[in-house]
Amino acid sequence: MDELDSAIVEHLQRDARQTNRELARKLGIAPSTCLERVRALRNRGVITGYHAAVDLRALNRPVQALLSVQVRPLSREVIEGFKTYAAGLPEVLSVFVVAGSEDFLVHVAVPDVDQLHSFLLDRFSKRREIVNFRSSVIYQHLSNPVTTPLGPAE
Amino acid sequence: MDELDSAIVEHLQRDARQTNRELARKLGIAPSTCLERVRALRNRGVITGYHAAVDLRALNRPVQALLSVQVRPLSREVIEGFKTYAAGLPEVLSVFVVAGSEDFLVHVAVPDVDQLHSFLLDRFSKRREIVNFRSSVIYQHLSNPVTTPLGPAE
DNA sequence: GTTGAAATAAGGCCACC
DNA sequence: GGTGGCCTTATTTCAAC
Repeated sequence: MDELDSAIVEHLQRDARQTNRELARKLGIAPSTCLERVRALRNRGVITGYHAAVDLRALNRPVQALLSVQVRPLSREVIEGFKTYAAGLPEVLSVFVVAGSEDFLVHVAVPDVDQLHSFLLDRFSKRREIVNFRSSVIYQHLSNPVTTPLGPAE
Repeated sequence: MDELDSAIVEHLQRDARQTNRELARKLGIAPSTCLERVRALRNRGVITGYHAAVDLRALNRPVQALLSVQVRPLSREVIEGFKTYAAGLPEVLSVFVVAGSEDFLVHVAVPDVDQLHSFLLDRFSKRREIVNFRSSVIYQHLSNPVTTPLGPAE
């Protein structure tokens, strides 16, 4: 994981579909070298995949929310069960299992606030393990396009 | 945005680097047709980009946390200012601007808990607009690989 | 909007440095 | 580990349906 690897990872996070030749040109190395590096990064598991990003509004899902969920009892079975259940719902973008006063944070995207309400009533309220939940509408969500390595003493 | 478009978007979310020919073959259409559809989805803004996903452990950032932040006064300037500040920090993966008791949720990834502590002290404690914050370590983070369109009455 | 074929460009392998 | 050349394969354009 040297400087060249970091640069490759950064460029591919910005645009995963640029050609190998273009990437090699930007980095000032031969295309075959570049290809070898990229392949090694993939095999070592540094790059885990290539994904298209989509506009949630175009998919009729402009309303986002974060749902804090508390479950009981705090057993492995209950945690795993709810986690798997939530991650499998089509409205759910991602599930955070967290320490602290809440046990889960569930990021959802739905067509409108009515369907957010319906989602909570139909998918959450009926679950017996949920002892408490709270929903926060998301006004805005900014994602950092690139994730770079951090040193021990940044 | 018909069935074919949805199928293309789903496949490209799973693997953005599959060749156009392969994608066309899976969908049972001609490569040129497929290319035209993909280009249209990109131009219409349905597909916003193609990004490589990276393993945070490989980047020496295995410790993740969600930081709830409350700022005051709740003016446009303060909100915008903190949002831009947080999004620009290298430790930050994404920033949620939320309704409810907290104003922001900041998703960070750092090398270890010591650096999480340092981050809070150096980057947050000194900001005058922050009146309260709370940090929750993330035990696990599951992301739904595909985001599909949702109908008005799912 | 979709297709097939032809031209252009890229990916991938191998011998060499 | 990096490079340059050759062959294979894919992307892209375009005329026709």
